[in-house]
Amino acid sequence: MSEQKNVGFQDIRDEVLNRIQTRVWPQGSLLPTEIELAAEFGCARATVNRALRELADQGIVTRKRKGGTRVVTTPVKQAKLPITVVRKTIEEMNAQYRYALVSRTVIDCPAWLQAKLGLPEAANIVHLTCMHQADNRPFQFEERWINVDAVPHVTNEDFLTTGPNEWLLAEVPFSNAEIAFSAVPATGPLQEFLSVPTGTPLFQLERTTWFQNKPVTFVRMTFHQGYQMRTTY
Amino acid sequence: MSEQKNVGFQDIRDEVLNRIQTRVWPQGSLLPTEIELAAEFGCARATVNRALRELADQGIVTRKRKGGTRVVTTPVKQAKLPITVVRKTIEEMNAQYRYALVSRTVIDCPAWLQAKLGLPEAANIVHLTCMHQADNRPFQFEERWINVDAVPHVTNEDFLTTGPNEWLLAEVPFSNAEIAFSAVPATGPLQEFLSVPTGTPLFQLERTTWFQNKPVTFVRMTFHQGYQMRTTY
DNA sequence: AATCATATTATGTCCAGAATAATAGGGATA
DNA sequence: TATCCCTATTATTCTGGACATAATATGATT
Repeated sequence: MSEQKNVGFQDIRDEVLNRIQTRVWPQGSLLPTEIELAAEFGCARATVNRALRELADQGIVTRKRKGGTRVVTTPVKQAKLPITVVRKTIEEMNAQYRYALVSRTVIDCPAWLQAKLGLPEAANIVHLTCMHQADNRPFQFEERWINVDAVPHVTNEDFLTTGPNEWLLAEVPFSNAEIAFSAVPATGPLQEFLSVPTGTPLFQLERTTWFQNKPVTFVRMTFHQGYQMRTTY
Repeated sequence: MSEQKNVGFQDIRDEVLNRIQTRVWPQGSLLPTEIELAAEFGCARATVNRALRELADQGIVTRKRKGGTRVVTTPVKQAKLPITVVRKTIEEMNAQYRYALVSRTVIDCPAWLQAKLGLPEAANIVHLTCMHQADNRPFQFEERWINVDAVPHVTNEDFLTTGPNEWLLAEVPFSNAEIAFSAVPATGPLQEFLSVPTGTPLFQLERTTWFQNKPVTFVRMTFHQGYQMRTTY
């Protein structure tokens, strides 16, 4: 009987990956051509192509026309960390989320921010500070600057019940961003709002966001003492 | 004359993305079917499929059989941060890289590490501490534990000239990992090797690595004062 | 020896057709 | 009303073919 099981592109992808991991095809070596692999697996070349393209997307192999498909020598792993709103982070911990607006002012864009956003001239900025609490304990202190020019009706929003985080995500859903992580000492409002002694090491995330090459917002999020940001690859 | 330019899948992807960004197809709405889109763009359905699949991979839309293709309501951005060896990080800054082994011992696996790696029983561990310098200034202090069972000939390696980072990458190139970022105070060897006062906030990266479900290594990398890890999305 | 044109080759992209799998929605049934 | 089942719809995947494109190798010319 022995039914010939049809191979899918996933089977091919997995088998090729396996051969790479077990050094059948060692690092830096050239794989057989798509035609040869298609013959071996008994499928169309397009199927092999699909499989190899996925491996190329993952950075396992590199492909060049005429050059063939090659196992990369030093794979560059990419840790993917999902950027989500604080509320969800807290809710996923099964903790009670609470948001509070601390201050809201409209200001002229300070010089340092103008440089950071790449703004050619002075602009109106909505400046916000807010607190996010988990089970009534400080979780994250957020300081945010929003470019009024990019999101005009931000001036109508009071941010009393919804954080700027979520508001902007709904308003400007598809944007680009630059992110920087660092460790900073607790000073001024940080130590106050996060209830820690002066100088306590705190995890901080700064993010500048653009939409269609127009600067939208800069945010500085500082987390409670001992916070760990986790991910896998 | 007006030559009809052939549309590629990239054109379709870009056009669809554009319509989503400009709210022609607002968040949560249902896109036309592949057949309809193929008719509109004058191409085969496979081409539309390729385009939509890419958008789905990017998390812009979700696709379900029968359910159709839908614009996601709250796009979950994924910041991709390339994990590379310290040497390359430093060399990309056009700084001189210098590596030094601080200590190397073979120990029985301590209980906390056994738990972290999920090891069922006691095991041999190679414990290393090393320093990475950029232009003769402290850059990163690395403390590493390697599971001898997973990489037996680690016992033959003295790590005098090559860091365990690079050695392992060549040895176990395709692995999975869990990563945690945090801010810690400088204490003990940290303040000493990184030349900072006690309690200075330092950026720290912890990583546990598996290969084929076998724990390989745990590493704690602590960076110099003021270090920022950067990425985009 | 150096340069240029040409042929070769492997991947990239596309097409039209078909079979498959999941599921939403409607209708029949309890 | 609630539950189950059928069916139409839609995305998913594969096929086998075709042409396009980029990089390399080869050969001819200078």
